[in-house]
Amino acid sequence: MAKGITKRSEDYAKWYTDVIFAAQLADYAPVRGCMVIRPNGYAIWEKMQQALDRLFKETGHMNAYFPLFIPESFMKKEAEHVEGFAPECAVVTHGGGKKLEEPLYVRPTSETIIWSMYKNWIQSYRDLPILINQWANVVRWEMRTRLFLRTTEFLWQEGHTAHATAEEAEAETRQMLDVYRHFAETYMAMPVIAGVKTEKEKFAGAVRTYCIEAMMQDRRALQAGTSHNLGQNFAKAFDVTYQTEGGTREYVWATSWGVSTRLIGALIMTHSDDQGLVVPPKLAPLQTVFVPIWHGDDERARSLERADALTSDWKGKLSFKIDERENYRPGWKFNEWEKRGVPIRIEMGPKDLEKDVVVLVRRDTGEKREVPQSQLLDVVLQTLDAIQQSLYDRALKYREEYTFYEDDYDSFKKKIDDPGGFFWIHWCGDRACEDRLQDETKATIRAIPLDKIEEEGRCLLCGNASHERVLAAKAY
RNA sequence: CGGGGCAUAGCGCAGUCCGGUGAGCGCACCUGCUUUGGGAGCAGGGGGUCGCAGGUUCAAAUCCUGCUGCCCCGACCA
Repeated sequence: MAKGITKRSEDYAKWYTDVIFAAQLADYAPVRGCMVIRPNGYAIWEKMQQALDRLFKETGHMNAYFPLFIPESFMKKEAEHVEGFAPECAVVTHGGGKKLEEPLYVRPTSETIIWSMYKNWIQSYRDLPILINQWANVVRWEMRTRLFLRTTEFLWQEGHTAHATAEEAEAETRQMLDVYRHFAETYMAMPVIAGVKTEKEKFAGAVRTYCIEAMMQDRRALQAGTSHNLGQNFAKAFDVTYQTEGGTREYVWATSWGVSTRLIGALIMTHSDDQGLVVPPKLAPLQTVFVPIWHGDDERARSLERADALTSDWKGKLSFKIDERENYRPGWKFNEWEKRGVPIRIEMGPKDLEKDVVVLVRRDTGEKREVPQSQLLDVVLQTLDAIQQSLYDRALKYREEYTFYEDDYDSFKKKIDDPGGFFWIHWCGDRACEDRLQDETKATIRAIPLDKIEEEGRCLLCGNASHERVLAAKAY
């Protein structure tokens, strides 16, 4: 079974790419570090986009589009920002056969070009807030790439908002983090820890970075989304001020937030198994596949006719497909749809036709059950909900099983390698201890949780006083 | 950028050490027949500038020189 997919227990990294190829989500492109997102993979991204886009609009945002190219001088206006991003940027030096007067950076993120425009759009407190989102591609010249998790070019959305007050900007930052948390948990069935990044880990140019962190099946952490409170840093860099109700001039407060096609990698590594992809029903491009089984032409006609009749009122209620291909046998089809992660498979052969039943198979558990044809739609809809819930529960249980409270550094060093996982540790807040942790264990402080774990303790590294626990893990 | 590996049909590989037999094997693909409840069987068929550029030789996938690309492991990162 599952020919061509390496077992997770043998080689997790190999398993990950095997699943991607088996489900035809993506392919390597002829350009180093770049990937082609194939229709099966892009369909998942589209489902994610639909859900997120709706959530953004419900919270008052509108979509817009800004240029791919950013003048070098813009990149250099915010000191931390340029330091963080310039080394990993692609730069265009020639156009139309001529050397450009000023090099153009291919956007690694759009704060600078967007704030150069906000400067023109904002004069008065009446112009605020500006709540814009952009769906775009960005380029970061990473040294090492992995399909979906880190590619030279990737797709994402980036929200960029402008506010009159610090409080409003902070509220927006937190609101969007919450949107991400909701999306991860409800749609991706992926439990996450929401928290604040340390100074070392925060976004280049931000005052504060919030994030959601998820545990993958190899017990490493994956940052699944970020929301930044940018303070007045970009407003100052681009001289964006507004006139208050009282007539004074103030710098504008900013936020930015984003999730990327990395979420597809997160989805794979949260739910999929040694048989291939597993997609939660809410993000599955195809939720149910119907595989009629027949011997001979008469039976084939009868089978297909019944399948059509049974699904006649399904349109608009769920996405489904009747696999009527003649050139593949049922076993081949079962395997094919399993690899592709379709949540429910319905088998209906001559024996079932006689009894007016079908066999319904769950992708997540492999469980098979006979279902009377008269109840099929109800059972399918219920089962889709049950799968969605059960995937979340399973992922949460797994995370909890590998989440530890750890106060002994030697013990930590052992456990971070085997079995690995999430570690709630005490940390004094000092950068030196954070650096040492990473140097000595490869683990990093992923987040200071929003659901605070307040208790007195001693820093795992230096032994100084600590008042709350932080999340440490090895990360992607 | 450091370390390792690979480049021969769409994919995965053998052949290279030791130059010479008609460039082969599995999967995939095409045609036909039989099949169809967990990756079907038989028969026939198509598909290759052996990564690129030089060199040695009567003769190069194979030997020599140079180049290029990709993958994996580390440091950087969504």
